This record gives sequence, structure tokens and C-alpha cells, in this order.
Amino acid sequence: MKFHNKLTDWYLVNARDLPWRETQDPYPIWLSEIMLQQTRINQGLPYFFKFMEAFPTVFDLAGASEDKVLKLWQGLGYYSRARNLHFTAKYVAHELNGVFPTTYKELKQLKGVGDYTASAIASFCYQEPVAVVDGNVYRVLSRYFGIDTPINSTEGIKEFKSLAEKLLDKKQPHIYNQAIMEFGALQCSPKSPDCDICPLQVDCVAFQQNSITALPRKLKKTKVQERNYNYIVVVDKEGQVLLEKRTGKGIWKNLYQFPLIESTKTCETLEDLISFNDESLPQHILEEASLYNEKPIKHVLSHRKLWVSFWIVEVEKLKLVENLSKSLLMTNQIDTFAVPVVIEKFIDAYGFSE
DNA sequence: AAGTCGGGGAC
DNA sequence: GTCCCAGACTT
Repeated sequence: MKFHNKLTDWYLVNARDLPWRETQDPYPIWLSEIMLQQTRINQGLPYFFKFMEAFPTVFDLAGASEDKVLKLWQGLGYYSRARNLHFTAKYVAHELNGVFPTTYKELKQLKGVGDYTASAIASFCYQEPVAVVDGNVYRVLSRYFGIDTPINSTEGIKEFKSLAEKLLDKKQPHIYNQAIMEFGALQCSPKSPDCDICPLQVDCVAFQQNSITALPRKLKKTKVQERNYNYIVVVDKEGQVLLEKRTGKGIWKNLYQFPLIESTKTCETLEDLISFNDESLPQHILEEASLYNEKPIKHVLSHRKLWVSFWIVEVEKLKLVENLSKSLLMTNQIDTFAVPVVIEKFIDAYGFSE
């Protein structure tokens, strides 16, 4: 029996019930694929339902503000996905009359749609015979064929894509692509897969060579940098608070935060903090700050470790404070702004009144 | 070719 | 702690 027949047979018995599998409409499929990039289904699922309810069509998504899209995306991470999603929604709605491209080649031109996502949409929606290669596919193929080329090397990417195209069931690419990914997620799992009940066991090179745990191979990534973030929470008795928008390049682009003072070490005292002030806030404001959390909060991202401290400044009336930077905004509706998770956790703990 | 971009869950 | 997740984009 052919490789693809074994997989699709397994899939027809073991497939999970997932909402985007009930349709061939490119809008929900595109949405789900963007959300699931580097994201587990269980984490993405509630966001998929939220977005489909808030934006039932690509026109609804296109008509929303980026702030609202980012707010709904809050907590899912990799926020460039949300910005690109919104950009592409506007493009499809306004330039293409709401009609998505129907080929791999055209789909791949869309912002935020790479090789995997273009293949997924083209095969799921239009039965184009193009093979998806995601983390699941790398794992299944590297083990079954005993390939130890690093999956994140230039050579590995080409080699596995080529192999995947060769194995693709061209008569039903939709089913095959779903099947190999589902197989990788449920049966050929990263750690301790249950090979005893695997239908591919007899032909699996890694199983025969006892190299399941060694595959797939992956080149090591650089280690994480550490940063110290001091957030200055300036509030008044009317429930107003100061926020700033993160512009520029780095993490959390276009999300909001309290005015930030970055320091090269943990600030133990107010004097430490003031010494790192880069005039993001007037000196007389900072002098009233008191440390909220005794020890810095560790917030770990994929490539960064943040040590986060919150400092509270209570003023009588924020609107009367002089010399505030024009880039700062004042609000009593903090819950309407997209913020990083570490800030959302603080907001929940601190308990803003309005 | 290497770096950048989040957050959470499994072990 | 480590690893990985329906990857894409920038440099």
C-alpha cells in the first residue's frame, strides 16, 4: 500500500472535528491558518471563534481598526500575523472585491501567507495539488524515511518540500495534507510517540533504527537576551492612566504599554530608576513612584527574557500634569487597548476601577 | 544563512 | 529547566 493511502486511511478513522474542516470557504480557512502558525490548535481555537463572531466576512475584518484587531489577537503572540491579516483583509476586500486568489502562486503573494499557508489554502479550498510542510510534516517524513538533514537548514527545507510534493496524493491533496499533519500531531508526536500502535511502524526507518527520539534534527537557535523593563503606571483619582504605543521595530509593535524605562540592571531603588530615565516622563512624576512588585516578574519570550517591574505614581488629576510628552495618551478605558500579556496580568491584579 | 517575532503547554 | 507548536519576514 502506498504511503499516502496508509495516511489517509488512518486519517478517516482518527481525524478530529475542527471547525475549519467543515468548509471550503477561503476566509475562515485563511484565518485559521494564520492563527495556527507556530500555535497549537488548543491555543488558537478560542481566537478563531472570537474572530469569526466579530468579523464574519473579510469585509468586516477589513472595516475594523487595527487597534480592534490587535485587541482581539491579544495573548496569541506573533502580532505581525494580526497586522498582516488586517492588511490582507483590506487588500482582498478593496482590491479584489472580497474574492480570495485561487492559486498557490497568487495566494503566496498575500502578506503573511508563505509557502505553508499558500499550500494549505490552495489545497483545502481549491484542491490544487501542492504539499504542505509544517512542523508535523517534518517530523513524520524525517522519521519515516530516516532523514537527518536539519529541518531548519536551507538544504532541509528544500529536501523536505521536494519529498512532500513527491508523496502528495494528487487526486485528493486536501485529504492527504490534512492527514499527514493530523498524523504528526496525534500519532507521530514529538515526544514518546506510541509506535506500538502505529500503522506505519513496519516501514518506518527511524523505528527500525531506534532513532525516533533523534529525529527530526534541528539546528540550535541563538540563546535569549535578557532585558529589564520598568513600567511606570501613572494614575489619577478619576481612573485615568497614561499609555504609550509601541512603534518602531521590535517586539509588540503597535501594542500599548505604560511608559517604559529600560534599565541595564534591576532597579532596586527609586534612585536607580531615575538614573535610567530617558525623559520619557518628567522628573517630578518619577520622584513619586513606588515599586509595586518586590521582585521583577520574569516574562519569557522565544528569544528574550524580560525582567519586569511596575512602579505606581498616583497623582491628583492627570490632565493638569505639565510637561507630558505628546506621544503619551490618557485613558480611563485601558481595557480597550491591546497590551502584552505581562501587562494584562498586571492590570488584572492591580484592578483598575473603570 | 541567520535573526526576529509570543505565548503556552507538555515533559 | 527544554522543546515545540498547521511559519513568515527581514537583514
